Amino acid sequence: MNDRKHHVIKMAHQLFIEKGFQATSIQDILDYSGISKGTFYNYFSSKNELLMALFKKIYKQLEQDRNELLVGQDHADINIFAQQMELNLKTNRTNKLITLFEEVIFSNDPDLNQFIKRGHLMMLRWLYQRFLDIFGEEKQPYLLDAAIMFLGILQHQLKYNALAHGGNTDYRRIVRYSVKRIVKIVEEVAASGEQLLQPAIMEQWLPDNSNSRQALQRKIHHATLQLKKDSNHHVQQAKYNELLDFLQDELLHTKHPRKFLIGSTLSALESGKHGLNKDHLQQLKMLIADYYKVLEETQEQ
Amino acid sequence: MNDRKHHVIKMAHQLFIEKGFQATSIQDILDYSGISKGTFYNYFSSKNELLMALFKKIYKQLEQDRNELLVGQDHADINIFAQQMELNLKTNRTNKLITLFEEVIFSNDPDLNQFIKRGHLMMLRWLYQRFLDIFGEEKQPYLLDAAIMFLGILQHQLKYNALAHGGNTDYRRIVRYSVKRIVKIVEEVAASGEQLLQPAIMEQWLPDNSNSRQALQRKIHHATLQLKKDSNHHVQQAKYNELLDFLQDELLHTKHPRKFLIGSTLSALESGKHGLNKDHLQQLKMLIADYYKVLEETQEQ
DNA sequence: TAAATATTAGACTCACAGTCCAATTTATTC
DNA sequence: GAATAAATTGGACTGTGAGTCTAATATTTA
Repeated sequence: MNDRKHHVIKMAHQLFIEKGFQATSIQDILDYSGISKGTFYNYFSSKNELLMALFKKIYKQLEQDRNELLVGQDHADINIFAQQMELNLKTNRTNKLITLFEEVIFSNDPDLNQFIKRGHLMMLRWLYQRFLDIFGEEKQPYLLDAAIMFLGILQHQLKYNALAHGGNTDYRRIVRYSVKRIVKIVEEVAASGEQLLQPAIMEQWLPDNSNSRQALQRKIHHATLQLKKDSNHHVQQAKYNELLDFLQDELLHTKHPRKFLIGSTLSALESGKHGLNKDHLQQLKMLIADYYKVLEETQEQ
Repeated sequence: MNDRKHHVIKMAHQLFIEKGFQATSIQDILDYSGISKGTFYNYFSSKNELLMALFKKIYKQLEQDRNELLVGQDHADINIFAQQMELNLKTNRTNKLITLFEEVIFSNDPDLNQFIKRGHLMMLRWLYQRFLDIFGEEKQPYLLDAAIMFLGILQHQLKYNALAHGGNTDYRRIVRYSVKRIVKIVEEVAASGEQLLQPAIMEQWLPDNSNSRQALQRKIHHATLQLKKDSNHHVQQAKYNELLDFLQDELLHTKHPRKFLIGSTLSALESGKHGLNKDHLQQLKMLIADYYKVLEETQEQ
């Protein structure tokens, strides 16, 4: 995507924040970003498409920031999760995302509707997977329901708290409150055994695309965890852990992971007699190769 | 409101259900309902205003049906509440209300926005008051939060269950599920003492208008309850209860309560030596007078 | 430098909301 | 039942904004 196009998106975003999406005409965008109508329609086939490009851009950033919070942290730590949610809300606020979303929550444009639905589902899946990290596999059957309820509680509380407190809503407080509730709900619902939706349905909603960037990141994370376990009580455990941490950090939280560093780290892990489990290490290497492939494909666009 | 106007609303509603609100042009409505543009703008100042009239009509009906479910029932019975919620959802479905709402959840028309916001708040207040009936005064500080969370859980579960099951979503099941959750949540949140919003804030949101029809209905209900308590162990308790039940039914659940019946019932209650508490009876009579005033005002429109 | 490509400005079409008004129909009053 | 008042009609007219198209101009690439 070229610079000019980016610039248009940026300017349009400013206008959307100022006067709302619907109230901003294409002419406004042309004037404000200094391009001609012809160029605009060369970039985007409609205002809706511009909006989608904007959403994509913001969410890409959000996903990255959100993952950074997980670096070297315990994925099961619910406080990290709470921080991620807060980040989410902050992004929403600074970008006026909620309002923008609401303005187009139902439009006549099937593409846009599809896009938004997909966005919601991706959020839901992310929540579900984080809940798996946090509550563990044994709660799995209840975690899609829980993700749905969590979203409902959080969003409704946000809405009415914003109504009560205006711009200075205490996000932190609302997130903590909602998290506490959902913890109890998961407990309770697991005890009662009631379920509304089976998590498996998500694969129908979002065809898994098991080689997606996200999926690979998860797999790499788990492979690393496995290797760390393998090295337990090993004489060089500390060294291995350090190497593995570095590997993960460089891979998952850098825009352009440096291949040579990854390569040398991997050889370091392979060296040493009585080293790590060969199969597991091999698996990790293959995942990393796949990950590179995906990265390159994404970069091309 | 004249018949013709009603007819237009009805035809427009059909069009909205078929092709959606936004996709229906005013010209469509004119053609379909066989009136001229001039007349349309004589009735409504815009398509939005027509929509508001439609919402009002539907909700008036809903409120009535909803109240009928309470006739002679224990207000604290949570099953009645569940039935009311189911009714709510059924109305939503047959009228495609949810979709209609979503289409205009954020518009450029401040009037419409205001109207919708008010609708949401009225729903919330109703829920809160029902929760007061059900969970009792001692849980009061947590019941606004609970109403918000209940709405969030229910609406989100509905949304994703509809996605999973299409048109044949089992409303009953989802309502029961959500009700069970909220019961536990209220328990838990009361135990922990955590509160986000104080119920008092609702008076800022919806200036109370303490003589509104709804408010009076509640007061009458409570006054009747009080009188029933007074007559406890009284020799004629059964007769008094019957009279009071009749009074309430005729007053609150009939379109045009028959004054002479109310009058004679009241005298019957007043007669009998060692009768009911005079003050409480007097209070009820005044409430009934107020109620009549409001009814007449409403009728005029 | 020539050819390919991107960009421009603005005229044009189309659809729809909303205004206005003179002519006609329908309802009300005496 | 005639006179008056009120409601309704139909269509012309204005305005706005989306989206198309094109000939002219500028920029990039080979």
